Amino acid sequence: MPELPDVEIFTRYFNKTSLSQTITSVEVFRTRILRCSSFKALRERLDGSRFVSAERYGKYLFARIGKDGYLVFHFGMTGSLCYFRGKEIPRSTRFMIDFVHDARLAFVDPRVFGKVDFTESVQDYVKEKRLGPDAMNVGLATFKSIIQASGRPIKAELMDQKRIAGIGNIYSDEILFQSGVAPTDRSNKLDDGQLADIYRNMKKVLKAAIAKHADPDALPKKYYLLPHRGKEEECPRGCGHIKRIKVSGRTAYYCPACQK
DNA sequence: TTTCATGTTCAGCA
DNA sequence: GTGCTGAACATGAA
Repeated sequence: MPELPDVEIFTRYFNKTSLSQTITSVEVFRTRILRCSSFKALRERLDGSRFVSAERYGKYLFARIGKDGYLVFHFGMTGSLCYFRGKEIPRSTRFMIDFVHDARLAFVDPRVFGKVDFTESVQDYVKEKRLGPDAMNVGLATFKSIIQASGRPIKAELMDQKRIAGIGNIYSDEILFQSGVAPTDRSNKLDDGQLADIYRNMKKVLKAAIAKHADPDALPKKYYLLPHRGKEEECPRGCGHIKRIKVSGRTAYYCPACQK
């Protein structure tokens, strides 16, 4: 799941459920997901403190701890959050925060590719990870100059977090489908009109996905590729069948007829 | 049983 | 430095 729209939903969920409650303890069930060096230090930061807000950058969620620093979540391939009360801990919980009044926030991640980290500053963290501008905030001129600077396939470029942050395999397919651009097209060969189309559709697709609670299958089947992705079905535009290829190591779905 | 998967990172190579 | 490929990570679904 976790591309920009999913993480946006998690962030809203976090803000709705997990702010302003005193943290009573922190548990790690799989140390592999901890990226920061010291769990002890992290626990000391969290214990007795509260979250005051959460924000998203790319595929990362930053939860502000009191006045001091952020707990950072990256959801890997299968990460999610689950706020609940009581003793029944969700299956595949890897990290958990206990609040007062029996409330808990579980970081659930079957495949354990997710990460939990700590940082003093979102800006520094973004810099350290060398993330590009967030896909929902980047301006057209910046977007164009980033994409034009590379000769890689446009799909690889869109998915590269160091160029534009937030887009993954699923949504890059949809953005390119909406734009009528083949995933293998070289970034620096795209003309201004195509770049503007991709930019506009990037915003449109991400916004639509967020509105649908980051459920790709909930997007209208008539206009979107994603509900048909994974099955070699007819293109929703009726111009042929959807094809599956590899682009820079990832499976790409596209319609050869309408994505030139 | 085998294959594949929404992500990241790194080694090896041209 | 660029950019590609494949592997590794760990688990579950088809």
